[in-house]
Amino acid sequence: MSIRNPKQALYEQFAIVAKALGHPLRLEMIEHLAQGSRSVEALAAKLGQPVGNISQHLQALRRAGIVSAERDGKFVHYSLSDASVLSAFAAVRGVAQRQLAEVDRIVRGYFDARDDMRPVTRDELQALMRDGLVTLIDVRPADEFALGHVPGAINVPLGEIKAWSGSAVASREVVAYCRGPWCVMSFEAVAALRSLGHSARRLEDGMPEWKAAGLPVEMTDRWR
Amino acid sequence: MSIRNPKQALYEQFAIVAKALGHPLRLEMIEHLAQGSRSVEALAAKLGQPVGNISQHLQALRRAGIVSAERDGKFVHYSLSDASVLSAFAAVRGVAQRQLAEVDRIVRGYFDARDDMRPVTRDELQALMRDGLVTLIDVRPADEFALGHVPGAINVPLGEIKAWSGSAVASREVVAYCRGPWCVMSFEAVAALRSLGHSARRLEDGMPEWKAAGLPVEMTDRWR
DNA sequence: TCATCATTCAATTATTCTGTTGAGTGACGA
DNA sequence: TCGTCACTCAACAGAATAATTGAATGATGA
Repeated sequence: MSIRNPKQALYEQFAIVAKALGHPLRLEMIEHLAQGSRSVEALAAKLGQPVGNISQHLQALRRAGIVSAERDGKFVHYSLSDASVLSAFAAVRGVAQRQLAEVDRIVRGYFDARDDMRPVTRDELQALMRDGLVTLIDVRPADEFALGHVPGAINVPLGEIKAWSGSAVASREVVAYCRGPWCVMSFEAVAALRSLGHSARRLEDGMPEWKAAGLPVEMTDRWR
Repeated sequence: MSIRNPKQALYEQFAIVAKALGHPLRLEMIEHLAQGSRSVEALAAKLGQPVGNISQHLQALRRAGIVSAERDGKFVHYSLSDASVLSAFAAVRGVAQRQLAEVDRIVRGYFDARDDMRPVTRDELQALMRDGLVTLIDVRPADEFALGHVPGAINVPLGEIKAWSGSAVASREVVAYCRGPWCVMSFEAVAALRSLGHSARRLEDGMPEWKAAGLPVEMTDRWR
């Protein structure tokens, strides 16, 4: 092994963190863990991956200090170590969004840009909710909703959008949110609602950002 | 190639950016480019690396949208694409700093923590400079100083610290800064000055952060 | 104590990344 | 026009990373 000066040693440490963020699956894992703690098995099920593979990637994230493990009987629950992980993820997303044309292309290809896709900001949402002007729906699966959601939000998982929209007042605007600013579920929810004749917009980002902003969170369960 | 849904495609784009940050040499390149534009050759010389290797890494950074190239005659000058790159780097450093014990160990091993290593903030420095209470030295090489420095700073490259300290007033506190919050040169400068009987502290971060904060910058040259 | 379950570890193969070398390109000046 | 210079590209060997498999480990409960 070559002799390393402290400068190189520091860069190596920083690179460990960045390298751990440098895999699509690990980023997806981080986005899920940002919703709340998960066991290895639960995370594997969410991502449709073999448990062994997820365990491997969790070790990589743990070595980089990105996630922490906590044993609870037979289960090991993983969670993000620190809110700084979310800002690092957000910063990486920011670079990609500004500099990689491909990101723009994907979003536009997925959600027709000619529609008004201007998202609702958190401040706007709070005002609209206070005045009772909108219906807020959380389109994540029920288990994630249970781990924490925006007060006043109704849980309408993506598959239930159509059924729910029948019972909703069509004239009232709907705001949808999910896991984060690029989570596709809220894009899909807005597209579905619009095709069903509703007025709908996305919240600019998701639950983890809401929580990180220090806003109130309603919770049902701790695990799972 | 497997069919990718938009979610996976987005994660892949984000991973491209993070992966590009995931190599010590590329991080060092980013820190140098944050001081100002550089030709491939100049950057290679700074890092003591073969030109071919640096060119390769620059391509990787360019594919990730982190740096941009601008041809100028025979030379190609590279620079950071966007200020968001610096925040991504800072966010990654933040995670490493909070979560990796090794980072703390390196800093402590390098610079005895029993000394007062509390850094000077930018605001503090501005007040101290306004009142004429401290001498501010920029310990980067002369070429980097020329590309932009804090108004009122004196350029004292690391090798010239000892000679300079003889001519400086020993009773006056010295504040040193260099390339960024973890740039070792200012640590070394402070250590050297203290061993020579001066009172010295580091600025909490370096030139790129000063500039990013919108504070005034003095400049001599554009290139090189 | 044993069987079971959740997770980790070790070993394997396929893939990707690194650094190096040398050839190729584009711009400049003699 | 030719040689030189700065840089890029292609190709290669060696190293690291990824996903898979099956065997260990550690906790639980019968």
